[in-house]
Amino acid sequence: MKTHTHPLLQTLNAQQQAAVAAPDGPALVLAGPGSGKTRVLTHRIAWMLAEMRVAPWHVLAVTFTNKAAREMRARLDKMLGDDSAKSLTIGTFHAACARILRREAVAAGLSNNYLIFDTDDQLNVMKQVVKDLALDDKRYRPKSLLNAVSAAKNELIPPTAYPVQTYYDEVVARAYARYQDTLRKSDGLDFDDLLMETATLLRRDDLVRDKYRGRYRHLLVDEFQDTNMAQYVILHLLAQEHRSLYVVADEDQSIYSWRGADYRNIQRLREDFPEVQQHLLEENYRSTQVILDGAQAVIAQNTDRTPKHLFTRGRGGDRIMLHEAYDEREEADFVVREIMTLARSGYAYSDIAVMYRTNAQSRALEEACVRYNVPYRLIGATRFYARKEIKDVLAYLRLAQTPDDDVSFMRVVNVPTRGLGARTLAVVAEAANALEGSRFQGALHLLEQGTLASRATKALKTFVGMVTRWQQLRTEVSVAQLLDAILADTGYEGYVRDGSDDGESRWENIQALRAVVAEAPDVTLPEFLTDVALVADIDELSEEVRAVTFLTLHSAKGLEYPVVFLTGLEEGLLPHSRSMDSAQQVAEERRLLYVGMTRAEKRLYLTYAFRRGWGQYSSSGDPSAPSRFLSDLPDAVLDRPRRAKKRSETAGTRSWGASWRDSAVRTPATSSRAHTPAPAPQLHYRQGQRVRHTHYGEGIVLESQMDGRSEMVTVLFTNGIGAKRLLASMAPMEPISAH
DNA sequence: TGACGCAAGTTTTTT
DNA sequence: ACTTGCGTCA
Repeated sequence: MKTHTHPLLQTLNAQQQAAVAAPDGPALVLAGPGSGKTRVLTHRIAWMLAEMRVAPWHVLAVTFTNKAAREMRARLDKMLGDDSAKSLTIGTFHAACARILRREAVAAGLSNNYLIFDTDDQLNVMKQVVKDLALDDKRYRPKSLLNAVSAAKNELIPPTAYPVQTYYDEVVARAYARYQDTLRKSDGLDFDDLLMETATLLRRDDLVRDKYRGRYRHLLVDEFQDTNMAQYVILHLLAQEHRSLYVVADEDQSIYSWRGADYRNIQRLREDFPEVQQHLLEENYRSTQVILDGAQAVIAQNTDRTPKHLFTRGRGGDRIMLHEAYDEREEADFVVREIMTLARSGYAYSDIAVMYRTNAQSRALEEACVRYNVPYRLIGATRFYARKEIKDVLAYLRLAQTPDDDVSFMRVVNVPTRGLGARTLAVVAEAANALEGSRFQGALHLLEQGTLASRATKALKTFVGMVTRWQQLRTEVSVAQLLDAILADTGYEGYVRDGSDDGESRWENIQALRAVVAEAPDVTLPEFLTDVALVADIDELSEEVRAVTFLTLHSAKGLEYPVVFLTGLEEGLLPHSRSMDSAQQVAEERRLLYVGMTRAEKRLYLTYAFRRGWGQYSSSGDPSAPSRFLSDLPDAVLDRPRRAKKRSETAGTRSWGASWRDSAVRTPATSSRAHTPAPAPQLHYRQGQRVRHTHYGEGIVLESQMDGRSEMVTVLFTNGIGAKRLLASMAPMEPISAH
């Protein structure tokens, strides 16, 4: 039997084989967590090339992140052995659409050098719109207007068709129209536009549609449950003829409905492609039986899902550790101490991940890591391309390409300060409005007229002159050289490097950007700007770090770790208080927990705190109840070290919620003292004290304790250096505050 | 133009 | 509680 198995299928289980070797035509692969869906996807592509005689350039595979795309391409590269992987189109929806629009700019009614506006730019545009329309920015907050606009775009609703039921809708419709206008005047598209414009183009233009149907005859989609309406329409339009649409989905991992993802697309697919072949992947290769049982127990409570029978060969396993902490500090303490124990027993720090619902929760964990000297890395904190200095430099580059980009113009027209204050800029804006043109055009006009005050004229001339020069330069030199010219012209280096360490690190960031540019000497400016906009992070792939990973439940999707800690399992946090209004939202919160639990391979910890310092943004005292989801976990999979195992009442939130009050042993005071021993009198430094170090600058003492006969002090330096453990008697450091 | 003080907003995130 | 953004004042 086995001897007849095709080499490509040999390492796969029966369900995977069936999915990989499925006949041509629409296919829906419903894959549980850890069931090898990425493997199936890559093997399917290899299968199509080898067995179905599909040419690689007819294949389009879409993923949701660049990282996923990169990984898929790398795997295929290895698997195929030749360079046919190079001819495959693998990328995010947005990247694929950006390429199509660039190529079909004329048909789409766009410029082929359009800029992509990120969230930050969008907000700037919308703020301007609110001002232009003289709206009250309290009642109509730019952010919520943008949400409405984004939702409309996801549903392919143009401004003219925006449904108006209430007065608020009416305002949204006006803001939407104006926003779109403003955006296009700057030759910009936002992320949603990339999808919407592509969908409408394919829908409207038969020629273009046929062209891409012919080009991308075989479509594959990862994380299909996260597609939105616009994405579905694109797929539908492209796949209608050849009907080779292969999608992988897991309804139970749908956690992005708040940004337009619609898992009902699975149902739509079944309706639009009634001949669709369905495959299940139910064998889990990741987790132990216990972890899988726990996760299943949680997700089973959701209705409106296809029940799956997930199983694993890994029998048994350690029970899921449940820990009730007194507060967030003690929770973090528990987690980090446990991590140290695990590290001593042979786990690498990189085997361990700590997950939470909100980013704010990372703080206590970081502090604990610093206290115990445990290395960690934080995922998704500040993104490289969102940094001020990077956005500034990118704004110059954008102006070199598109001087009419008002957002970039306003961003850097007076950076570094060159005497162009609010007054002058108001005149420029006025001139632009009169011309019905951009700020840049307005500025040009003013300079021609010579009506400005001489000081303002001089400053404006300098700026306009620079931009004009760059505009010329960009056609002659590489992006790297252009960047150098910009930095020299603006004196940006002197502006950022103000002598502070913060300034140094900002300059380093610019150097990093410079390095990225220099690495690809053939990339043109429009290409570079597109890449930058579509890539979240410069060092997305700094993996293999010897550190514990901290990340939100959302960013954990698709990852796996031998050990996982899920923290803050409390009512109000998970489910989040902002998601408790509707059953649908609570169901999504439950899926979030499910995603988190199923990231774990060997050991899973669930923790919650009796009270959380910043409670409901208000007073620091309200006790929090354990998450309702915890009561769905059967006792058989749980290990509760701090609590008696017997529970007479039926399992439920209530009975656990009272535990701290029941025992009444630990008052807040005793508890916190237990973790911060009163400093012994001979210590030179105290927790919370501000200090100045001759090399590292200013910082704050996180901990100071006697280690043998010497005082070890842990200081968190404020200027990006991070935490250091220092020997008090040796360090060139002084207290600068008394307490 | 820069520093300071007050108010308001705090889920999740890719592209 | 805490950050962040905006407006005012010097």
